[in-house]
Amino acid sequence: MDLDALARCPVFEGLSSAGLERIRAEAQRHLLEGGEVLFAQGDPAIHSYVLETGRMRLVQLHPDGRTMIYRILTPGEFFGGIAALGDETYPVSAEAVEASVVLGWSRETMYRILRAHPQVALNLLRVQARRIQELQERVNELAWERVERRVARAVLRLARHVGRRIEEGVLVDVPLSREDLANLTGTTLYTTSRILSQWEQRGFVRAGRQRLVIRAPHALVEIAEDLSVPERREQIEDDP
Amino acid sequence: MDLDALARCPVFEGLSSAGLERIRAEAQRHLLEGGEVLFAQGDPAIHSYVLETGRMRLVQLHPDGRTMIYRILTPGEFFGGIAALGDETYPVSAEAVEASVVLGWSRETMYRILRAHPQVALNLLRVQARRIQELQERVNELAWERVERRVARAVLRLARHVGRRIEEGVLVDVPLSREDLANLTGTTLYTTSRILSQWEQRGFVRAGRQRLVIRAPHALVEIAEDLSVPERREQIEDDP
DNA sequence: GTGTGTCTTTGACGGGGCGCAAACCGGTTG
DNA sequence: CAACCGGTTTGCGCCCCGTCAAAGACACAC
Repeated sequence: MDLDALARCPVFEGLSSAGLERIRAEAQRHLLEGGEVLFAQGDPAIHSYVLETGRMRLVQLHPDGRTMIYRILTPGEFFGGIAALGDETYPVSAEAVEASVVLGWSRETMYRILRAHPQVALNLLRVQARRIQELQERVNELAWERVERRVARAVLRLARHVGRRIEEGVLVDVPLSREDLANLTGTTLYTTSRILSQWEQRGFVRAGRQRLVIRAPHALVEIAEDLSVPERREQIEDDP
Repeated sequence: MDLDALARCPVFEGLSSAGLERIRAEAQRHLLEGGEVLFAQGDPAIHSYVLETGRMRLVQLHPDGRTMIYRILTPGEFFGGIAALGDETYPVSAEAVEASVVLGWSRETMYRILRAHPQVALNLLRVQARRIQELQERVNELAWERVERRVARAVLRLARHVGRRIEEGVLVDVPLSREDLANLTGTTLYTTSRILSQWEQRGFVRAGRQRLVIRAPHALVEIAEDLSVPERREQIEDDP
């Protein structure tokens, strides 16, 4: 946790510590308070960032007022660069959910780094590839899966990403309202509230105000994946 | 159309023709018949490809038998490389919808090319960035938009991508069943059939068997974007 | 303590769109 | 010509889940 965020960032993996230091020296450090917006959707995409400390989120606003949460960022994560190296405006907004510190590089600096360290370009390609796969998975979910399963998946992802073990189970260590959960899964706060109530009744989670503890991860996994498979029998009869 | 597919591919933009030729020389050429599968989801991702002639599609299968069509490929498009450079298996399958020719490079060759031509790596980053944005747009649509609008969007994208002007309007120049359209938009063939029938009645399109002609693009745009905006009035009253 | 605002819960209602079934093409094969 | 097969259309019923309304719970300020 106290490790250097830059060194942990997969984008800068494989660099000598000297190279890393040079890159760090070129960065601008920004301090953000909780709720502050680092860049807004539609802004000219000039900077790439790495989150050093804190928690941020990337959100996209839909014309009709809906919001989609794309990623929740933890220290060491690279963001903004996808737009900064490609198109000319950010497709998402980046906001701090708590006091945070980011390192930023201008587009020109970033290009210079990429040319000086081909390894960084390859790393970035790999990181982007991973992100594309995640997005494809999400598209698939949204297209074909029921809400409860999508919510279960989102919660499990959160647990993996920002989960923290406590006596009671795994705490999702980021403030997370019902609406946030809805905006992660493409549903409404009413539906997520209902789902969480139900899960709580069954003892799978403990849900408080902006707070979520997973007590029975296996139960959620069972909802998230299709582990019932009751109608295999017929096929056995059909086969021979 | 008869231009060299490799030269048109954004990934290899900015290379000298000598460099291009060297890259072409390292490629393996594959001939595919319609319906043939070049690689299947889950296969170890070894090769990157550029489509030279024909039409292909990238599809992803969902455990419960549903299918999602991710992209329809036209000559000059790069594919497979995102997985080949990142993770170790393809997340999608690539199948030819008609007789096609592809150029392929092994992972090692591709890495060699990337190192020899840093420009290619930058190009690839840009291409991936674009793809990420497209996927984000799609996630947003699936999360918040009604089926008819999603279908309208998909059709307009197809028109832009593989549209061909004919006397009657714009022909979507790829065999496209109702089910395909459903698998592009996350709905069912029944619903897409109903929507197309309705559009046909209103004179927006002419839909045949695996065939679609757009006669009134503006009408579809009106469905795809929200151009009604009837309740602005209130806000004017509220403002002062 | 009381008040206030935000987040959450729950009920009631309605509709969009999915699922199934069955009929209907239109092109291909024999 | 008839038979067939894959794609398409259409009706019908149902149910998930979005929407609205209202009350409840919790945190914080004063």
